[in-house]
Amino acid sequence: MADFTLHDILRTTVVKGLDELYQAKVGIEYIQIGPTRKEFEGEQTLLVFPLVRYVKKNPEQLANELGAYLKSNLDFVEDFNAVKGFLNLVFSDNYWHAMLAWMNREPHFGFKSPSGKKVLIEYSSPNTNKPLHLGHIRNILLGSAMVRLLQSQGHEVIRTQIINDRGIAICKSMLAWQKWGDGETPFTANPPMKGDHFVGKYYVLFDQAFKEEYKQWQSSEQAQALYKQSDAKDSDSFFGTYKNTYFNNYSPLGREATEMLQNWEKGDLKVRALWQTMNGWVLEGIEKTYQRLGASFEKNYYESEVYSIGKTMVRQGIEQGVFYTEKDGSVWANLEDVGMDKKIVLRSDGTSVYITQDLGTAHLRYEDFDTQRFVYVVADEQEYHFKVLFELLKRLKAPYAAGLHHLSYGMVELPDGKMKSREGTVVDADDLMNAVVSLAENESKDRGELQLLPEQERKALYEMIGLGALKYYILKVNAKKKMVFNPEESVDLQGQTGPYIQNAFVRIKSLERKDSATSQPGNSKEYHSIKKEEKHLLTLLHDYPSILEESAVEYNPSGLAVYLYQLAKSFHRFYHEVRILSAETEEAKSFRLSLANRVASVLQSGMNILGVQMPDRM
RNA sequence: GGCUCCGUAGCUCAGCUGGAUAGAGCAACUGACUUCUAAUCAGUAGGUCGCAGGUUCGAAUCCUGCCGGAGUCACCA
Repeated sequence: MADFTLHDILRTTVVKGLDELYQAKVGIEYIQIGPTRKEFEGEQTLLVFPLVRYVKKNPEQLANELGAYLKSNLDFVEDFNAVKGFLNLVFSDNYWHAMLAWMNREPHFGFKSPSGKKVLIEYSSPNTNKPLHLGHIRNILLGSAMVRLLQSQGHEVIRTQIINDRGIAICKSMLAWQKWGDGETPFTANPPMKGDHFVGKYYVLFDQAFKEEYKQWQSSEQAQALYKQSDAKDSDSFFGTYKNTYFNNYSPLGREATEMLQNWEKGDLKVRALWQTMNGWVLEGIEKTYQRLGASFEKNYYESEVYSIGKTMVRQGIEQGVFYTEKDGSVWANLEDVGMDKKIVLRSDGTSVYITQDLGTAHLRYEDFDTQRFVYVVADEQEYHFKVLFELLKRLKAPYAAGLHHLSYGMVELPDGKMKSREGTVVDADDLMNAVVSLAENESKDRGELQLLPEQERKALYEMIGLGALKYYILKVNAKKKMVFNPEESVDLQGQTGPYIQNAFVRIKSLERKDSATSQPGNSKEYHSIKKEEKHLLTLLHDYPSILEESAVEYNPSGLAVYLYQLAKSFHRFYHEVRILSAETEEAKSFRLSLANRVASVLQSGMNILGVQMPDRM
């Protein structure tokens, strides 16, 4: 038993047993083994039902005979019991000692050696006209957790983001700043602001001014005439949907913003200079938010640099017959044969659309990093877009076409519905983080021990606890499902939360601090009355490598998050059930400390993958 | 309307490659701190797993239909 591929050993032995006992050739894939339910005695359970059709016996009889075979052929199977078609196996103490020793030997338990594979991941993808919000937080936490999960599987991971730094939105902020900013900067503002919030303020100012302008226009003769010509039910529904048309065709503010965008496209020096400055402010602010969330990137792609690429690919695609040209000059792909619609890839004026840009960026990344595998962390509202994108890349015979994956996550909603910037219900990322950290601080006030720490350490601790709560709250939900974000629950520190898991770790660290002062350790292998709680912990620890693998393969950090909670919960119970430092014997104490140390190590390793830091005390 | 996803306890979520009596947390109620950190633990209560069929020894899990919700189907990004 060099490594603990427990299930493999059991399954091959069952296959051998079926052959020896009954001359039945059964494929190993039919052997099902899982953890034993806690009501029954045993650690692992073999399901006998699927086997009865190969061996003409009733399930219970077969279970008993297989149990006897396993007991005499595997030294670690100490006993068994059969209930209906369930064969419960009891393992010997030697087994548990060997398992603990094995885990102690592994320096990077759960992590795989280098795979030689490269994966590129894109996440976050902010706009430069306003600060990050709750939706970005989910994206960033998922993305950065996936980075570390993929690394745990031995892959080299390249972290990228595409920064949406051009377009009408940033022009709105720029225009508002020009009109009403009076030369103010994030640093001269009173009080000074983070750059992203500063620019966001002007975006909001623009929107307010535009709304006001639109409202006044609605009572004009021109507006009323347009309304009467339409077949809208009432003026509210008409003007509700007419806003964009108004912006493009009638609004003075809209015209100014559009002109600014055109000047930007032409490369007007003054516009470009302002754009550089304001983008710089935003990106500096966003960078601070990233640091707090534990995200970083080694390569940024700027939309302003890539928005027009992809055209070459389209031209080649036309030659390959992937795309066709319409009479007006626009270029399309017809995907109707695979159940999708026709998709435009070049406008009639020859300019790129969103998907053309993505075609180009994919190719650019391939050239930059020579990687075959791309992961896009983008909300599920863009599922169709990525289906189309991947289909197009496949048709263009991109060498990386088979390695594309859209990590599609559900939108974040608030208990009373969606976040709408128009209604001011957007939850700002920085505000949210500040709120959870100050709540952690309040909750910590009563804890006398912490008040003795230097102020700086206390602050760091509140940060770990508050952000730990927030990050875990978001990551414990299955990525692909939409989630309801309840601000009150997100700052809970009890129950299935980040701090609960941190607390298990803290307890272990405290034990270790207290122990280091005392006697030399007993021989843990001489401990011979291993308890149910201890076996449960060992079984959970044993699962860690496969949990990491599964979470990585399924692009689902919540699998890991839920597992870590179970491990912490199991430890808390163990902690209450048995004495550790004052154990019955030195052997028991040594065993338990060693076990606790493994638990701490896995908790820390797993939580770090989720981007949560673990404090030594709390 | 087409396609995709979702529907599990009052709320938020696990479980879904079919397996034993469907699990947690929050909220409610009861109990455990002179004890290794009570940000903890033990317990009570709470369920037609949206509905109806089907496949199977066995279905929350697979298939079909229906009901309810979300997303998407732009010369927006």
